[in-house]
Amino acid sequence: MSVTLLEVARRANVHPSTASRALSPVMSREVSEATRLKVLEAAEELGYRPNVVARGLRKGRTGTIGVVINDFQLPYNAAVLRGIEAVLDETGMMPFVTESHEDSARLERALEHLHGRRADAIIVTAVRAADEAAVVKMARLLPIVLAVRTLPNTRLATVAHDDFEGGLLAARHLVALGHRDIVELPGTGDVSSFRQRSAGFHAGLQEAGLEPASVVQPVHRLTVENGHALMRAVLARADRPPTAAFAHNDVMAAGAIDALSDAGLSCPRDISVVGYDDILLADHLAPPLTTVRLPSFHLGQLAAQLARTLLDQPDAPAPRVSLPPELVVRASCAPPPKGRGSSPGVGHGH
Amino acid sequence: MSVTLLEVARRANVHPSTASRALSPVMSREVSEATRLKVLEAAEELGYRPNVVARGLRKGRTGTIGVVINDFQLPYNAAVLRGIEAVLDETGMMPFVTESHEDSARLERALEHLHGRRADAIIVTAVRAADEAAVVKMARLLPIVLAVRTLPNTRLATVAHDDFEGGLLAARHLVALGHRDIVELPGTGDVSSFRQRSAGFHAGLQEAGLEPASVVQPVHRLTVENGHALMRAVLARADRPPTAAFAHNDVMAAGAIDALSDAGLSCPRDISVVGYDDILLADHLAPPLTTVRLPSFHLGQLAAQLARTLLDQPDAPAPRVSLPPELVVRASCAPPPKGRGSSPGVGHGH
DNA sequence: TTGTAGGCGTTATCAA
DNA sequence: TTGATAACGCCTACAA
Repeated sequence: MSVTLLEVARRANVHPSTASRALSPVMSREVSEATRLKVLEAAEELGYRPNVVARGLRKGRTGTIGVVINDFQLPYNAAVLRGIEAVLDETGMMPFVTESHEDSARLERALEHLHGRRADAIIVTAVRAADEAAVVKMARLLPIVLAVRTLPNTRLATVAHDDFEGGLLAARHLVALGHRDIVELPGTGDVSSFRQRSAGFHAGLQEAGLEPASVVQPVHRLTVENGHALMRAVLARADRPPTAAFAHNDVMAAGAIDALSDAGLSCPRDISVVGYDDILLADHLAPPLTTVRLPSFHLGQLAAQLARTLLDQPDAPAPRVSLPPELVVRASCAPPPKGRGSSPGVGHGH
Repeated sequence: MSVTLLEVARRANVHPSTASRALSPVMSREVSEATRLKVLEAAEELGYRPNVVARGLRKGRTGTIGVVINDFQLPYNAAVLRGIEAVLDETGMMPFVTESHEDSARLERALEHLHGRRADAIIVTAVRAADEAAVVKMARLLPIVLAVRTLPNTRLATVAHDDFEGGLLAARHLVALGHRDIVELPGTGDVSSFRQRSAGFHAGLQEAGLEPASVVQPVHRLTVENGHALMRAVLARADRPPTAAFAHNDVMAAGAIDALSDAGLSCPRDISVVGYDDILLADHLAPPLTTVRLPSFHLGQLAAQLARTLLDQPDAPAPRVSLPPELVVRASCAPPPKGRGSSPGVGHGH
């Protein structure tokens, strides 16, 4: 098996506890320089790697942060994870990542799993309203940080961004281009971000005295397929199609644009589309996607920093951090076809 | 702190070892039904979660598989991870994922980190030739499975796919369309997959009596930016531009297509582009990308299964699994402009 | 069927 | 400055 501290101690002719001290950055000050070097040399020669599992058992800290994400496949999650990793790296900690697949039972299992492995804290980016009880319960056992999605009724530490503002930006952009028949391709309201995006979007329409051109059933999973299906439903239902659409994420927007092609329509000529997230390659889609940028990497960083803080101050008040969204204008939005909108920039009357 | 087995035992009025047996699926047969139920009930009431860290220390197994990937951001890695997770889930194991960022020092640290945390086995998808010594050394300490990328000179367990065949498919496709001036936008040869893709590509050209139209410096990281830079270099250098390009991954292909637009050229009208991987949204790029599909999810599954097998049979011979690639034809390839190629399908003479 | 005892590798506390 | 000891929580021979 692997080299243990005992073997290092023997080779250096010291007691295991001395070896332990010599190898500990903080305790090594209590050890004579000579023996410290002896131990270090022995450890080096034997290729000693401390057993973090044993250490975790003894110290009650595993140096591990659990992370519950939705789905590795969703591009913005990758950026969140990188942010988390960037911060944890600095202190030799490691993330322990699990997927919940937008499923409450799986999320609960993930939490228990991470607790069972004695993660020091858990970052959850995939929470939905239905998970509140499970998350709050777990929060009594170890620090929990919500990232990206929030639970507004709780007092949990949270790192999110202003989804309301994001929805507002999207709506205003379309209104300013002259659109008056705008639909929303929404995610379900049990996710805080979608609820807020929706609220902001509606507020933006209302400012201009508009209502959604038609309403479709929100979807549970924001996939390419569902984006396609929602847009198909919009086109099938309305007497005449809308001139613009706001999709709750970029992947759905891609699906929606697909559905337009299938119907012989073109984006942005016939229908403009705004996405959300600004995923990698959003600028390489056909057409390059106008979208609201979710500062994923930064959110991940902040979440990890917060988790670390909570470790050392378990009773500190749990902060709520919010970052601003940003509209990224590309080619998927244009003024509406002739005769279908108000003149650009003048759509705000009642 | 958390509920321990001791507390469960006390509440059920049994000895801790009895409680342990009652809760163990395999040992619970040695326990009377009555006490078994008593213990289960006590555990349930207290919300007992076994401490996997302690268990790992005792059993020498942590139920954890380390995974070293390149970069969360690269879309195909997401699929590999999902495959791994899908398999590990069945047995309550968990992946422990780290990034190496195409950096040997980081990869070595990642391996040591995972070993220190006593992962039961490690799956490496990010290996490069320069990492051979570190990986082989680590393989003496715990089972290692190479996935996606291989180390041909070693006897390590491997789950890859046939990159040579993939490169061959790409070249043949372009040749069959009538192209004769074809360039490669390659990754560096220190990664087995890129080396093989390159070899297959050249073999495909050779079949048709062709040579690469021009040669660019392989890149270390296969990013959008590097794809853009390589294509720019190609356009700058050649007397006349090639009519087709084979990029070693989809992300680079996207960058290359960008560079074409910047130069006032169009894909596929002026230059056809073949990518590699078939990432999510590859079919939504502009234009939808013809590419060689890397069976990422399946590779992940097989790697995880292999890792599990190796756990139980540490001395079993290390197999090498290979999956076939598949060419996915979309819109980014077309016959060359008039006067620039052989007639389609007739380019095989010498 | 249940209890006893010992130890997995490490570190904190106490004594020398 | 170093050594001895105990304990973190769990599991498993072995004994009863």
